[in-house]
Amino acid sequence: MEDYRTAKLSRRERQIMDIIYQHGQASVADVLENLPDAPSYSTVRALLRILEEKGHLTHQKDGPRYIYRPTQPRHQAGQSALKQIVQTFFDKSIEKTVAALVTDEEVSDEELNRLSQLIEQAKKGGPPP
Amino acid sequence: MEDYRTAKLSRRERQIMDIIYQHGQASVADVLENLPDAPSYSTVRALLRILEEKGHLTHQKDGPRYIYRPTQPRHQAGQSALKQIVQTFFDKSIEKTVAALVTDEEVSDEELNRLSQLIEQAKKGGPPP
DNA sequence: TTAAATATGCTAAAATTTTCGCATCTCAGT
DNA sequence: ACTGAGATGCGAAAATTTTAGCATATTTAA
Repeated sequence: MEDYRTAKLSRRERQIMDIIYQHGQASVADVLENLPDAPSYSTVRALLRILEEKGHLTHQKDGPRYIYRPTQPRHQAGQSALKQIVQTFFDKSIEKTVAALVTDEEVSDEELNRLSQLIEQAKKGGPPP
Repeated sequence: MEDYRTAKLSRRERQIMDIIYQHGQASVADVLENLPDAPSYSTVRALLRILEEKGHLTHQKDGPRYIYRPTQPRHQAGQSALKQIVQTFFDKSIEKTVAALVTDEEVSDEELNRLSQLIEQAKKGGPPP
């Protein structure tokens, strides 16, 4: 499926998808709590319904309430979203992107070490002859 | 300024901002060419006008036509956008994010080396006693 | 088992977004 | 200077998004 951030989603719809991806899943109340300039309960339900109709969400019953989950797996959606950012702001360069990641944020030494390991692993696993 | 992807921008407005950030600057025609499901010339101009009113863009004359640029610097907008993705899809973990970057894409050995260097540099420059 | 609390289903109005057309201005070449 | 090509300014209709209210169902606690 297409990246939902590129897809034809409205502002509210996207906000809701973000919340649900961040939490993994969410009830109406969860969404409401996290939505900026939160509208009414009814409104959130309407949006969730629409997102479900469009195929971006599914729900299942959890006791008395509905729990919504994304249809597209989180890691996959993350890949797409990341790719888009890399393309838009970092000239499609992974290097520039990583540079931005380790520059701006306060990254601990420990974390930097883990990153080194990560790169090393990629080197080994990466280019097959 | 707030991340324009979080800000109250409509779908079209965001698409246009993305295009302009990707290109650094753009004329109406440039935007039109890159806009998915491109509407009319008039429409694009209207959107650009709105984005300028909202303070996200400025324009300057370049011969007969207007050239639009973002008011927020690219690197800054990139940081914000990236941060949002990290938060939404990668549990705020830079490590997980980098993992996604080097995993999915086909990253050359050369690039991986440059990434290693990058990390090393961050180690040195990072935590001052 | 009844009642209060909490959910959902559905419908429709309000607000915003998206779109385009027409009038006017500017540039380039003749 | 004149004219055709191509840009902009403005305003307003069409379409979509956003919102909320009312009716109904379900759950939980007394």
